[in-house]
Amino acid sequence: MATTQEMPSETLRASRPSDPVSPLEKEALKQIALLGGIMEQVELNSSEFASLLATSQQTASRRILELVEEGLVERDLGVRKQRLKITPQGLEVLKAEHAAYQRIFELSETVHLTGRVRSGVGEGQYYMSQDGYVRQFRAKMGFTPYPGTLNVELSGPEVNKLRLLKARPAVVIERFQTEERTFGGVHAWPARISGRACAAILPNRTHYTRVIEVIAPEHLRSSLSLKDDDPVELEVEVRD
Amino acid sequence: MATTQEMPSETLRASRPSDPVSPLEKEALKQIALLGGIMEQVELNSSEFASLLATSQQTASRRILELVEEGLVERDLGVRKQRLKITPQGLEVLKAEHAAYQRIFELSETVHLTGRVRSGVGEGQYYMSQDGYVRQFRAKMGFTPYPGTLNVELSGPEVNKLRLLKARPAVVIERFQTEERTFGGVHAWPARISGRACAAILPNRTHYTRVIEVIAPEHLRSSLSLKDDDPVELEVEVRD
DNA sequence: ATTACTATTCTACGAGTAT
DNA sequence: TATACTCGTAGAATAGTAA
Repeated sequence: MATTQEMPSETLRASRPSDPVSPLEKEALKQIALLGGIMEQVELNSSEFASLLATSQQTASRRILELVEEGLVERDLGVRKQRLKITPQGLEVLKAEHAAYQRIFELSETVHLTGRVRSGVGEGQYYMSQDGYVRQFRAKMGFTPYPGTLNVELSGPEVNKLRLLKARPAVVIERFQTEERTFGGVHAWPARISGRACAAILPNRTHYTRVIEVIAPEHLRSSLSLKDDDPVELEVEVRD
Repeated sequence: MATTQEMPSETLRASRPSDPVSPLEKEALKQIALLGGIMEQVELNSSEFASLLATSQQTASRRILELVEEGLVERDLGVRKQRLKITPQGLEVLKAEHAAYQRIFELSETVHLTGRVRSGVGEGQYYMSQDGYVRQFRAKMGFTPYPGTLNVELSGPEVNKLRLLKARPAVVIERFQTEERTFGGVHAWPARISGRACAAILPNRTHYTRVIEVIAPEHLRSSLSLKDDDPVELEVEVRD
């Protein structure tokens, strides 16, 4: 499980670190929720539950036991039908699942990237000291960049999300020349890192990188106390 | 089997038999989608995929094969990493799942009930001919009810959803008296049945019924060509 | 390096049934 | 009626590798 799920700490329960909930259990939880199990108790015998889950009565029964065992569902075992209600922990599982689907069909145009802090070879500072970049960032991104970049290496599959980014319109930072050399253009997207406004940038025509650079009005490493290999989440804003 | 039919029309649903997609496969689809597999191809080797799914490389590989087999994912098997993209059918699966979670968290203020048409003993016509009811419905629901009700028997677990309904504010139709007898009050909620405006009604203090009655400005049985035991979907509007 | 076959392990399903 | 136990077994997951 590489992705760090949203963890709203409103119900700080004494529950264990919420060991992985299997897809089968999520499906079961979802069915209970669809019947109103978040708001009210739901009367549901194991045979009915079985047909909702397309499985046998025995398996449905066992599934309920699992859910109860994991604290995701509370049960009143009446004489006739059992009554089920989703617990706050169960609700968190559902919310996380819902959030995942919200991201997939996101209306709020954000790409969530997770990666780790890497140290570059200090070029970030050199580049972001160039007046040609500084003036463009100030004009187009609305802040004066701290002279340095935070390198974020995307881990494994996360790299795919760069394709989503590149497909969206970016703020174009133009190439420019000094007396010594030429500095290439970059694409930039407004972003947030741990809540701080920043910009995610990629040099033009970089195709196979797994590193994205972050610039900000402040020195992120110190203001966020970041060390190499620290995990970070980057929320990049994209629009059409 | 693998005939991928392009499906340009949104409304023309995938008429494919679409054998049940298991929760495990849905989870896999979801992970691909989170990496951008709806918009773009996603580079994902089976080991990376395995860790996303918290399973082994072999199982991840097999899962991809299943998804391809079922036409939910398209694959380019390159030399290095395979590239995956979710097909229109796969997208439908994800949309359905998303819709389920949307319902759970009631961003749509609608309770969806499914059931079957039942014939009452003709009391519906008797009641809905009473001026005391007719005038109240006209005033409070905005239409003159056809003299008769459509009985919808909720099947099995659907009955639980009535509890959701009862917990929401309803239009209150008051009890009234004639010279012969007293007619009890009912609760009503605006609703739609096969797109037609109607109202779902429940007598006050009915607790253990599995039948909900539907009234409308028209004779639903004929205008919707409904026979006994026909399945119907009822979308009841609820507000706070 | 990949993917995915075959063989093996073992989980989890469902039949039968106790409660 | 229910739920849920034991237990034999099908099929899913993994190990070991081939390609």
